[in-house]
Formats: sequence, structure tokens, C-alpha cells
Amino acid sequence: MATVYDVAEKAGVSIATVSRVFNNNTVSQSAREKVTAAARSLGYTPNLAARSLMTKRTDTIGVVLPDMHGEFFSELVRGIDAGARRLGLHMLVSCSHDEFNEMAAVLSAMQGRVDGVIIMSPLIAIDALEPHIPPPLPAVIVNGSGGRGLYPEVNLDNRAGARQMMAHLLAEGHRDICIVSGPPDNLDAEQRQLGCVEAAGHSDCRLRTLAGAFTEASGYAAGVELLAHNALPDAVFALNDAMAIGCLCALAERGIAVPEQVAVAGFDDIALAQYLRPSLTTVHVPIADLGSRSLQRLLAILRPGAGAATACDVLVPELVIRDSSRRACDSAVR
Amino acid sequence: MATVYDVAEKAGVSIATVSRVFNNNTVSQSAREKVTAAARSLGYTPNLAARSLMTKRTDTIGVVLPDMHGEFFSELVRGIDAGARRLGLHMLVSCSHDEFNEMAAVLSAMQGRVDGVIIMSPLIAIDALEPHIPPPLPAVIVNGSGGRGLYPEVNLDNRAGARQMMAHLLAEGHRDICIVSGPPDNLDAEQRQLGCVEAAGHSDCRLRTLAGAFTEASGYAAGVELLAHNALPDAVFALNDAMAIGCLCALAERGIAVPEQVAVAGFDDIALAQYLRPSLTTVHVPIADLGSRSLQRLLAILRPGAGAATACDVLVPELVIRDSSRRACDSAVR
DNA sequence: GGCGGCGATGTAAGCGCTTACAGCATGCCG
DNA sequence: CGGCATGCTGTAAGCGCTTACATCGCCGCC
Repeated sequence: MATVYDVAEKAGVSIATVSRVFNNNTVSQSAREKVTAAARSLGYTPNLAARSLMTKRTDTIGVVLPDMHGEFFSELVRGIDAGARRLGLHMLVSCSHDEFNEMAAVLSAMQGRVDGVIIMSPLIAIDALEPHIPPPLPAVIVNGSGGRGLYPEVNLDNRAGARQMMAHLLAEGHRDICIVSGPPDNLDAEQRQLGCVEAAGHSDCRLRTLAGAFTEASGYAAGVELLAHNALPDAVFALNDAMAIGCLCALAERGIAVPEQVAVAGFDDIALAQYLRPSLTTVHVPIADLGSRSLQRLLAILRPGAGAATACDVLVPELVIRDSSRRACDSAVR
Repeated sequence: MATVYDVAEKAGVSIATVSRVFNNNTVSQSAREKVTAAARSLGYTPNLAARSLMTKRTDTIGVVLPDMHGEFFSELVRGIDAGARRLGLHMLVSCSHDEFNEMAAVLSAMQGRVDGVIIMSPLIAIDALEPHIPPPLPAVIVNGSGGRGLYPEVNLDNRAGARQMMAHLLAEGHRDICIVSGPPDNLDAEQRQLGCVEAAGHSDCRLRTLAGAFTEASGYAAGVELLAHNALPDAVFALNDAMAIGCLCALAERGIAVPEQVAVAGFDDIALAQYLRPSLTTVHVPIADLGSRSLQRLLAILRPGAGAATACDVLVPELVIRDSSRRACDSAVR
């Protein structure tokens, strides 16, 4: 690997001049040309580790995720990436697999390699995590409500989303509603469920819950169970779209008409929710926004004064009514 | 930020001892305890940039992706991550947005921060890229057939997959088949198309092509166009599942029965392909395997002799026959 | 008791880079 | 023509760490 010394020697200048060329500092035109030529012929690329040792900046932000599955994760990363590239920042992505020790390990493995981190961990109570964030490391917590306020947070208002959906289902006249829940200990799932209960509390509605795990398979299983007991509710509200799809599948197999015999709703609004038949009523979650917003928050710490910190850090999802919950008479063009 | 010096002073030992404690070298029990206590009380974490400057190892591998959209990307990363974590490696993920200059920039931005890179870039001809990989950087190319052999490659046999699907459709008796193609310049799309043409060449089949872009929307548009011209083929083979889903949606809207009036097939086998109604016949792509396999290849370079390099680096996808292409008389339990 | 061996520790060099500081022309002014 | 600002360039220090090498007890042995 070529170093500044090699380039300097070949170009007949000092290492300082080489460095200056690569940092856009004042260098005479002739020196600049000699250096770039030498660098190219040697295949020289600055060693970023060495650079950041001096500058104390890495131009990299860490992203710690609970896992790597599915749409949610990729959207979030996409949201962060979009902002990061605009600012010339890189992303170090790691994955804690929902394990507490992993999380701490991953975090300390980022020390000195990132300027700050964005942490998302719906499974781990954030107040237990905070002490494990190396103190000088700027951090932003995504969707991990309940921290001690040591770090800024960007949250999704899952409860509000669930309440909106419940209000819609109630308005459609459904009084016997079955929730397909998310995995235990999952913060998002918990809050969505909470929103449902809140909304139901204000009404004369009967609420039941079937256990789910945020997967298509668990939604399918829930649908099968529903049919086995021969106790079809007015509506099924699966707490994410994957489960709604699984459930839809189970219902279709038994010839149950949706929405005529039972309404079905999901949560997340994944890309193909609108392409299902019937198209899926769901709650639109601005996942990429969650990512870009959290990057903004982090940047407000890293480059104080650079950009106005966003005032609000709670994103409210939006109800999207489609065919799977609409009464027959409402049906219209998609 | 505390350094080895701070810890050494507080613990009353030399910096070498501190370093040794953190590198599991021989240190007396008493010294070890003093150091760990001091480190904890100072909140010390080793600076990894400095460490890798000495050791020439970063324990990080770079992943360069064309973009951050959808299932494919997250699965690939998951496959890489799974292997990486087992080996204590980290992942630096970047995204070239299919732009050539970005690609080179991203690559040089990894210099000194990664031990090697896994590059995936279906849009960019790999032989144009190779010269831009900094020479000493070990690299593996994923799914970018056509390199000059400078770097090991791990490829998916898209052609074989497409041929399998065509064979299936032909066997079902379809002779008028419509392909919904992928975006221009996309290597995967090109090869899938090529496979179709090859398979059709050996038969008396009529093949048409409709332009697609690997998105649900483009599949939907293709479906609409098919109906507009009133020229329904026997079968529609969308070159990925997202488009197949869009197409299915367009057909369902007009009341066309699948598979009775027209068979539909996709490519990729995304998680919910089996939960659609009708469930989607498709080609299963082992995306995560693609990721873990490429990591293995990279490792074979980084740690020669550590693990046996896999002999084969072409993954063959697998035909999955479901309801959307089955003749009525074949229909059975899912 | 002196000595080789051994394990724990300290000293210091140096990884590849940035940057403060000094040095050195050059040009311009008084 | 001396002095001074100006613009490039080189020298050298040092970022936080690992590690070769030297040092130093200490034990057991002849």
C-alpha cells in the first residue's frame, strides 16, 4: 500500500504537500499536478483510519439495528443513507440481533470509527441500554420510547396510528374486532395494541386478541384459528401488513369474502398493500422519514448550528383506507 | 475521550500493560484488575481507528450495493451479516445509487477502513468497474457476471432460472407467453430475458415482451396494457415478483381468472409469494446465500487457509410451482 | 551463591496521516 | 535598497494505539 511518503518521493515534494493536495489546501498548480500524477501511478488512496486519527472526524455514522429482516429495515436505512450521502457521510451498519450483550459489543466496536450512532431497538428497553452507550458517543434513539432523556429520540406514534384504525373500523360499524398482535416485548407491537385498547375503551366494542409474530406465517395461523373456532369477528386488525396478508390468505382459502363477511386491516403500508386483492386498508408508516429524521437529529449534535434541529420528533402515521375494510356500497375505483 | 495513557496513569501501570489487557495478552491478575477498574471508571474504550493503524486489520468488511430498495437488498445484507458476526467482523454498508462515480468514491472512501469489500452492482458493467477498485483491496463481486476475472465472483444463474420457468410454462401447454421485462441495463433482468429467449427457441412458442422496471407499478401497467389490447396471452412471466403482483392486481380488477384464463409467474420468491391468492408460481432465489457465499469467498482471500473456499460460486435458483400457473385440474391443497 | 530461564512489565518506535510553525522566495512599498 | 506582507513548501510533532526489545525480579538448579 502506497503512503504519502511514496507519493512525496515520486513527486519530488514533501509529505505535507501531498497531504495538502488531498485536502484541498493551498498548493501551487505545478505541485498539485506532480502529486496527482504520482498518486495515480502508485494507486495511492489516503488511509482513512490514519486521517481520522488526526482529525478526530470519521465522516461516518453508525447504525445499530435490531435485525436485518424485511422491508422496514431497508427503508429505514434508505432514509438514513439518502441524507448521509448528501452530506458526504458514510454508514456503518450493525445488527444487535436483539441481544443485549451484542448491542453493547457492537456499540463499543464503533468507538473511533463513527462520529455518532443511530440506534434502533424495539425489543430492548432503552433505559437499560443507555448506560452501555460509551459516554462521549453522540447518539440518537429511534423508536425506543422510554429512555431517560439522555439521548434525543425519534419516535413513531404507533398508538395514534392504531387509534385511527380502530376509529375507522368502529365508524364502519364493526363491533367485534379481533387484533392479531405482534411478538412479545416488541415496543411497536405493544404500543399499537395499547392504541387499540384505548380506542375500544371509548366504545361498546368487543375486542379480542390473537397472538402473532409480525410474520406472514403467524398471520396465516391466526386466520386459520379464527376459522377453526367458527367465530368470525366483524373485523380483523393485524398489527402489521405481513400478518394481514397471511390472514387474508387463510380467509380466502376458506372462501370467506373480504370485506363483505369480515373486514381486514394491517399496519405499515408496505409497497404492495395497494396491489393486493382486495387492496389492504392499513396505516401508512413513513419509515424512511424516521431514518432521515433521526439523521437530522444526530447532525444537530455533531455539527451544532449547521441545520435547524427539527422541532418535532414524533412522526404520526396516517390511515389509508382501501378495499379490505370498505363496505360494499363504498367500493369504487381503487 | 480517555486514552491508554489516562488508564495507565490511573491504574499505576504502563500503557503497554493497558494495551495488553485489552488484547488478551499475558498480564498478571492483579494488573488486569487494576486496569479494568480504571478503564471502567474512566469510560475508556479503545480507539479502533488507532488500533487498525497498527494492526493493519480493521475486522470490517465493506459492502457496496446498487441501492437500498426492498427485499433483495436486506436479504443479501442479512446473509453477509450472519456470517460476519460469527467471525467477529463488522459491516460498512454503502450504496452507489448505480452511479459510476459514486461507486469509485465509495470504494476509495473505504480504503483503510475495511479489510475487503463485497461489491454488487447489477447496473454497472463490471469490467468497467474493476480498474476503479483500489488495487490492494481484496474484493468479491456479487452477481456482476462479465468481469475480467481479476476478482472472484459469486453469481446467480438467472438464465437457468428463467429457462426452468419457461420449461414449466411450456409443459403446462402455454404457447403464447408474455414476458414483463426488467429495467434496461440491469444485468439480472438481461439474463433472465436471455434465458426465456433460449428456452423459447427450442419450442414452437410465441414470445412477446412488455417493458417493466421491477416495480409493482410497472407490473400493474403491463397488466393494463395487456388488457387494453385485448390480446391476452396464455401466460405472463414477470421477471420479478413485484411486477407479477402488480400484474395480478390489474388482471383481478378486470375479472380475469388466474390461472384459468391466463397463467402468471414471477421471479425471486419473496416471502409473501405463497400467501397471495392465487399463490404465485415463481423462481426461488437464495439471496441470503448469495451474501453468505460471497463473504466466504472474501474470507478465503483475507484469511488464506482458514476455511475451505467453496468450489462453486454459481447459485442455481429453484422453480417453485404454485397456483398461479397450475391448470385447474392440478389444483390441490396449497 | 551464581546463573539460566521465565513471566510480567516498561520503554520507545512507528503505523499513515494532518497541521502548527518556520523557512524561503518573491514582489512591493517606502 | 531594507523591510514587510504574501504564498508555497518543508520539518517535525503527535493523534492513540500495538509490539519488539530490554529490563527486572524470581524461582530452581547445579
